[in-house]
Amino acid sequence: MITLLSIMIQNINTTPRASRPDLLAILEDQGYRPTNQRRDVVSLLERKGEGFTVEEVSGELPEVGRATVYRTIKLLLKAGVLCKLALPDGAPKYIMARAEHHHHTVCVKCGTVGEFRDTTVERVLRAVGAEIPGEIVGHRMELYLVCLDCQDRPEG
Amino acid sequence: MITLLSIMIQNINTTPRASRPDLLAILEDQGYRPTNQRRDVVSLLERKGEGFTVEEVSGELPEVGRATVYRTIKLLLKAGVLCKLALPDGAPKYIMARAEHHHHTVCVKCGTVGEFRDTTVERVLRAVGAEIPGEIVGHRMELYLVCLDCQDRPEG
DNA sequence: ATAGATATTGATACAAAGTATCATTATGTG
DNA sequence: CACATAATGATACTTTGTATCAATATCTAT
Repeated sequence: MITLLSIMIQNINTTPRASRPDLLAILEDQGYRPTNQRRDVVSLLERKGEGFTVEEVSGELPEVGRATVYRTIKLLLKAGVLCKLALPDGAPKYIMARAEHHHHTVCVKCGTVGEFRDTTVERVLRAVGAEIPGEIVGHRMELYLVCLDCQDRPEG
Repeated sequence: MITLLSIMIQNINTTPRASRPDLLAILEDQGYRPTNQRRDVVSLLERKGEGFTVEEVSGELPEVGRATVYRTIKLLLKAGVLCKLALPDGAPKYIMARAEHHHHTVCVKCGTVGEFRDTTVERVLRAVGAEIPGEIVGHRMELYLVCLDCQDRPEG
């Protein structure tokens, strides 16, 4: 009954990507000026392996104004080098994007973000999109789970 | 944390029910008292065909306190008779749940919410979940599109 | 029906995640 | 260097809720 071919999952719950992009260069390519504040923000993000919130980043960069941190992260989102995802209650979380199209897992206990890629998911999304009136312009998908660490450490 | 988990699980396993649900009775079955305020809120929601925001509902019910509207909608979410979904920017929107497990489409121009159901999506999600370390407890998925009406009425 | 227990309400304050304003400062260009 | 423009930061404001808590409504047992 279940005839799933080519399930392919990569880098589950692993974060370090081989080649980090030069985020500041990406911003410059889009015509934005390389300011010290942007340097500070992207430098911090480039070292972040895990998901993060803007307030967290802002707290770690007291020398950069809160609004500027939000602004810089918004630019990176638009540039597609950051992903914004949502916890079950809708609380936002950010993580560096990978090159390939992928989706995220979020542990509902500890908030750790992982990623997975499944070509079948993409094919199904395209197939469903073809059945639906209107032009699909995007989608959102997150899997919520209890990670192995949190299973080992029951009851919080 | 625990509350989040509860909301989410209810959203996943939407309870099948009659086409015209008596929301107040559902709340009573769960041990909640049938107050006039709850009557007002569910009565309004039962007449809502489209997606809505809580502030919108609250605005239409000036005789019910804002906090109570939020509280009632939260109860309905937990009961699984409402779905909470997110626009591309994360802005929340609510809509009455259908009996079957389904997902939503949102027009990025006019905000109109639609729904679709595709068993392949469910199978893929289960299959992917089986490959991922940790116990899947829920997911979120929304398709963003430009609806036919908004395509006909290009650029505003 | 009444008393007492418990649930619910509403006003208010507060919180989290941003955005708008705008005077000041930094950056790029000729 | 001068000037135009972009960016910043402080602040206020917005949205989407949640926490508090005294007052009120509802339920239960007599």
